[in-house]
Amino acid sequence: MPAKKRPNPSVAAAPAARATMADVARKAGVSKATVSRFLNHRERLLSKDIAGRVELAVAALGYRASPMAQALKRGRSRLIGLVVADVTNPFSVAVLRGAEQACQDAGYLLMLFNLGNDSQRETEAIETLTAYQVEGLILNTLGHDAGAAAKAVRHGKPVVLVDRRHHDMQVDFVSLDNAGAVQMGSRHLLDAGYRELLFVSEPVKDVSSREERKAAFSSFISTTSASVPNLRGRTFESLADDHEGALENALRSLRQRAGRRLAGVVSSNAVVTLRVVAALARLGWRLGPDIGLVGFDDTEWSPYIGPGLTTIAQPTNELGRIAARCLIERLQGLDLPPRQILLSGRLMPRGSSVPAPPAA
Amino acid sequence: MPAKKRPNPSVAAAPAARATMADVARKAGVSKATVSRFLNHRERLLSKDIAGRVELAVAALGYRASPMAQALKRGRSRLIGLVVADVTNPFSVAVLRGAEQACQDAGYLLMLFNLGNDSQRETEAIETLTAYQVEGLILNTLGHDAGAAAKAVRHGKPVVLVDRRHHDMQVDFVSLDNAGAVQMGSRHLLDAGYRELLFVSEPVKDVSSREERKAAFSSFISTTSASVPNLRGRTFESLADDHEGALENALRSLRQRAGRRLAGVVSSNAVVTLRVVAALARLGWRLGPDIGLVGFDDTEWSPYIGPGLTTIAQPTNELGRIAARCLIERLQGLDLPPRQILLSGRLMPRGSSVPAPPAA
DNA sequence: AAACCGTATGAAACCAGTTTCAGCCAATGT
DNA sequence: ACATTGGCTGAAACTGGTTTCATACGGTTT
Repeated sequence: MPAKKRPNPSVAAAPAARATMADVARKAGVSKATVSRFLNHRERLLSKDIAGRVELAVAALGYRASPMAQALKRGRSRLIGLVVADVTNPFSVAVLRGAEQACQDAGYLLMLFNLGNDSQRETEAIETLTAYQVEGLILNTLGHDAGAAAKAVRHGKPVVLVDRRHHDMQVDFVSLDNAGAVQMGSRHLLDAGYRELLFVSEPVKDVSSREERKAAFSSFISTTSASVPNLRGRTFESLADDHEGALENALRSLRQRAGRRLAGVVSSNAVVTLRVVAALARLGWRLGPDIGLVGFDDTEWSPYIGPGLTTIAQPTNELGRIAARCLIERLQGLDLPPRQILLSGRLMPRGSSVPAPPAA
Repeated sequence: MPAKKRPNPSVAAAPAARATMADVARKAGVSKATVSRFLNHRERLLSKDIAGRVELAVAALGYRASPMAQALKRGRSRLIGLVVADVTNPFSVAVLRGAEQACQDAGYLLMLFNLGNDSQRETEAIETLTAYQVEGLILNTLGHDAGAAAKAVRHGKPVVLVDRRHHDMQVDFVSLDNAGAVQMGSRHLLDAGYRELLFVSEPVKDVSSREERKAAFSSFISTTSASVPNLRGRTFESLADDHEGALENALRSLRQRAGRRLAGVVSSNAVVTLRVVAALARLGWRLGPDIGLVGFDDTEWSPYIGPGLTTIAQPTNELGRIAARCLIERLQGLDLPPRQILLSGRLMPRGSSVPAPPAA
């Protein structure tokens, strides 16, 4: 006797497989087509009688359609790929949250790929994700190689870039208004009395947001020093493994240059801010009086470092949400030229940009 | 003339669809079966000649197999589901990183589902993930309802629990040695001279790790107060939206109870630690001299809050890695009774547990 | 009563792979 | 010389859905 397809359930210590559409059809005494119609077009095409039978069978078996099979046939997977440069960066996490929210609301599921700051894996990430038939991609990547992304676009997959743009890719782009934010932060230091400024960033090369921020800083200095003659500014790139104490040296020479003027630092993201804070701790300098600091990214811990860190808060959740929305609009057929959506940052003034301790 | 299946590529402004296995087969002049064999068993079954032709065709078309179709037929998707209570919690992110690493190495892809601390969605998460044919689940969830997870287990899907256990589920469990860690932290405060202790946690109900930590704290107090008569301890549950300043009140009465003894706080995770720090800032109390603090989770910012936060570092990456490894072992057929893997925490002593500022 | 029409349903093809099974052919054994 | 063996290969079935196409049926219309 040939083995039955489904072993006797009473004997089945083996895992009971999920119910399939054929099971439902059999149980309801109808065809698969009918079950499919019931599920997709609701009962508009079916007679009350049959619809009822199918509904019952579905409920009895706890049937849920396999998204895999659906994706295969329909070509649509209800999946959106999110490539993140580094989950360790609070910015990325916040974007993730926002995007997740929006996707959820629209019935999509996010598939996350984290690069761990390894730009080599960008191509791999995009290809893997597209292989899984994601319908679109949200990218917050290092941008070393636009090739894979460009291919995805050519294959008709919508792509949205967050925070980091590829100049040669014409797709939606969502980001902080970096120029404005840098300007705001620098201006704030200036107004607080700091005159010798240093912009500290991770290596700028190939990362558009870093480039933009650095450029905006330089531009701010050259523009403003016309009216504020003793204003000076330089930039510094900080590496993750700073064995040499390069950052500390940079800070030392910053104060040296400052002389009797006040020295201040603009740091380009939370990771760098923490490095600066660590260096200052090693130097034994006080935030605010000894050196001013304004950092990108307002984290939950910012208020409690030293006298409180003055930060430029990015609307991170919004960025993620908007990115996802843009993507979903495209998926729903919106045909517009690529958009650039820039959101403003918000200055959170705290003690690290106050030169004189308030008189007791 | 009937429309061809693939429109003339020179005319195709439409997105060129990804190459399919049939395309490769046609191009190589072989059957799909042969292509499949080439890809899966490498060329062990094929003649040099044919293998070469297929290889060429694959390369020429840039062919990559569709994981969806593979999953459908094989029942294996190379996908592992990770359900995380809250991506905002640095602990979760660290676990995510560790798990990701291990999965990557083993050729699996992580599918992330974030609950955003909403336990209602736990069932939804698990069902969605299993619908996508994930081969196994790593759960770090609120544990309100073990039903969905139990169902997954019955369906033969391996499950690994991280940090939070379901007592009625017999599966692998990976976690910090909570009892030991609490003991270590409390003992440290005691040794530093603190005598009136307060354990601050998020609501304990239904979250095993919180329950364990709280219980361990109470147990430490009652055990140790035998030999240290003036040792006292209480516990407090802190809510996310503490309009009433309940936490501040708890801290005030803590110091009141302490009288001339030193008061210290053990906080049960990074989120709570930050709340305590915030409350202390509002109260204007200094960490260390005015009140001791030992917190779970060693974050990058811990050293820079006030005099530095003394923390209990969890081997978070390890936890994630090990969880993933356990799961993968099960997927590869390992048949062992459920394991419990407890990793030790490490105390990172810093200023927040030093009562007297070091004499200058 | 025959022709007509629209709706409800099922059979079968299809998505992109894997796997079984059978066939072919060359090499070997007797 | 002929049966046997074994390695390669392709046709076809199968995974779990969706969709097209054909058909049966009930009710009008002429």
